[in-house]
Amino acid sequence: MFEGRIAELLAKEMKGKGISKESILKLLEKPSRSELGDMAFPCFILAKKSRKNPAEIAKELAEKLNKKKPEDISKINAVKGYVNFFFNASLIAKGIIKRLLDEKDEFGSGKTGRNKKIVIDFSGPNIGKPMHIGHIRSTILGDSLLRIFDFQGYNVKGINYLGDIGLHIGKMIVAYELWLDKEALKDNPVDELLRLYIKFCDKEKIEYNEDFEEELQDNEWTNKAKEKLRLLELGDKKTTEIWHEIIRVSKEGFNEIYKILNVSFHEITGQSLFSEKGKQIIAQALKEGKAKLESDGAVYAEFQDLPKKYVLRSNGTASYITQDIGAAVERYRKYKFDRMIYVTDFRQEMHFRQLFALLKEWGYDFSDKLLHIGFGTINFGGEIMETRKGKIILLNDVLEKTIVKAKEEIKKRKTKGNAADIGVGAIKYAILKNAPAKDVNFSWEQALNFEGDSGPYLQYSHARACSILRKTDINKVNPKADFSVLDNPKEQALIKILSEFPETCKNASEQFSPNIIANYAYNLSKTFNDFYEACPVLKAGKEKEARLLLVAAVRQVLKNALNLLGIEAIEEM
RNA sequence: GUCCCUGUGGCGCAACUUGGAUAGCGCGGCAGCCCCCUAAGCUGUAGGUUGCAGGUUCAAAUCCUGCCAGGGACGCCA
Repeated sequence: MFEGRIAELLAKEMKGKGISKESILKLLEKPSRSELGDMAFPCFILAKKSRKNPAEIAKELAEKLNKKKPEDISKINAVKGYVNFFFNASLIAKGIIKRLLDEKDEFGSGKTGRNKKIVIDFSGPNIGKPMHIGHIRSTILGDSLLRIFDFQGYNVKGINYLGDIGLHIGKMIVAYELWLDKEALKDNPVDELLRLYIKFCDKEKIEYNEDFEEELQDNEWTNKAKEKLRLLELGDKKTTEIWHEIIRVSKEGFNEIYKILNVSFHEITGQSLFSEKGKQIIAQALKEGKAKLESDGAVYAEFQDLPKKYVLRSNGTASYITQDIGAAVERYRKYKFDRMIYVTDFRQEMHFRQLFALLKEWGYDFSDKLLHIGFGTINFGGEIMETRKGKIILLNDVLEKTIVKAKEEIKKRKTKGNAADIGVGAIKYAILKNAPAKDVNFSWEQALNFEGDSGPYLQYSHARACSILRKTDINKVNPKADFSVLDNPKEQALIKILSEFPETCKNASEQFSPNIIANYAYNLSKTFNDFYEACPVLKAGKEKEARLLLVAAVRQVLKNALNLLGIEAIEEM
């Protein structure tokens, strides 16, 4: 809002010098340090045009502008070729506080998504296998994106697309029939399924892999699994029953984790549901000559600049992409979305590029609305050995360990607070603060450190704001308090960062980057901690009312930001 | 080989979309602060030729080209 007015001021002043308001707007920037001002106009480009020293130009401009500055700009000065503008912080504070009191939980929200629908496909664990640390990124990232788009006014639909079919299911069924311990399944279903799975892998003499299956040729055990899978596709009654049982037990395990993580979906479906639809679409494409037939009966698609992709096996069974084709078409029919985002590991990028290209070539124009957000790997360094199952880090173990640590911290500090909220907050923040494309280096030391740049630090800041507000009756404070008494740099910094929240939310949605919100929340917390360290609130004199309102504003904005990250805003800890 | 991603103090990150002033922050190290709204906090200090080399520009961590390093994809696996 200020940019436009400042650009206008400058444009008026420099009339006839061949520089438009629009180009000024583009040049305006935020100074690198807040002491320099709130907005800056670099004069270097003018220096070139008029062949004058930029410092001189800036000085002249500042002098002239100072004479006609409006009341919401408190100071204009020139430094090293920049014209720096200082906003009237008390007016900004007044505006922000008013908006905050009006909008509350809605403060920071936007309207860019009005009348638009967005579908987000995330989490997607494999039936029969436990969720491991790698799944958490899709789950947490997808959930946060959902919240961020919701905040921008989009109609959002979260879909959990379960891996309920494939070779791993065949393996699971074989193991289930041979070695199931019914008691163990009752007591600890997730562990029992994992035990069965690992036992099967031992027989096959391959290593357990949480994401995909090695298809061994002529391996006795692999063949047994393939046979089960075939029986399942034929609709064999007993096999189907076991399959359903495995799905039921697995889902229960997932639901426990989703409950702890506070993540929910609008739709939960299995891949198996879309095999038939996918096959129909492929048959149609074949008929139209858009898909090609291999001599052995396999079907594939070819592209200009991508490797060819098999979409149907020679034995006629569906593969991963067959189901993805079916699912995409079905979802578009069902939701008529403006955008659909797949949140998966970046290693699937080629798969999605092929999927999107293929749909487009086959005449499904909605493929332009599809987007793959690929995120980096979570690395464990040398810490893999610490878990009880060897090479896998189970999500359950991570959550458990972090929550235990949170309990210890609470005990040590003799404070209150929900250990689960703190532990989960720590994990979520540790993952979300990284830009999606980056790998995350997981270390227990860092995950369990609740100090500094961490989830609990944000929660603590929120709790401190709540604590101050608890000791007074904020409703009795006049919202039109005199903000001009807030002249401390720490106060001004706080006002400024509060005012940046709406823009930050919009940015995060445009860039599909929850880490932008995470960074903002951290900076806000840091600024707030600096502030209350330097400025007493309850014991303040004439500043008390204005400071209390600032604290209330921090509480609200931090709460809203944490909500976008899916992190609980704790009131006392 | 082709394509994709990443490279910023010992470690973990930010700033790159939209080029701008002295490259911010956390952990760890060292030195401090609980008479005082919660010490999960705060202050000070040491630590950097932003992987390398060119180019564009008044100005490059940011844009372009090439190279180097790490990771990944290129299955009738998912």
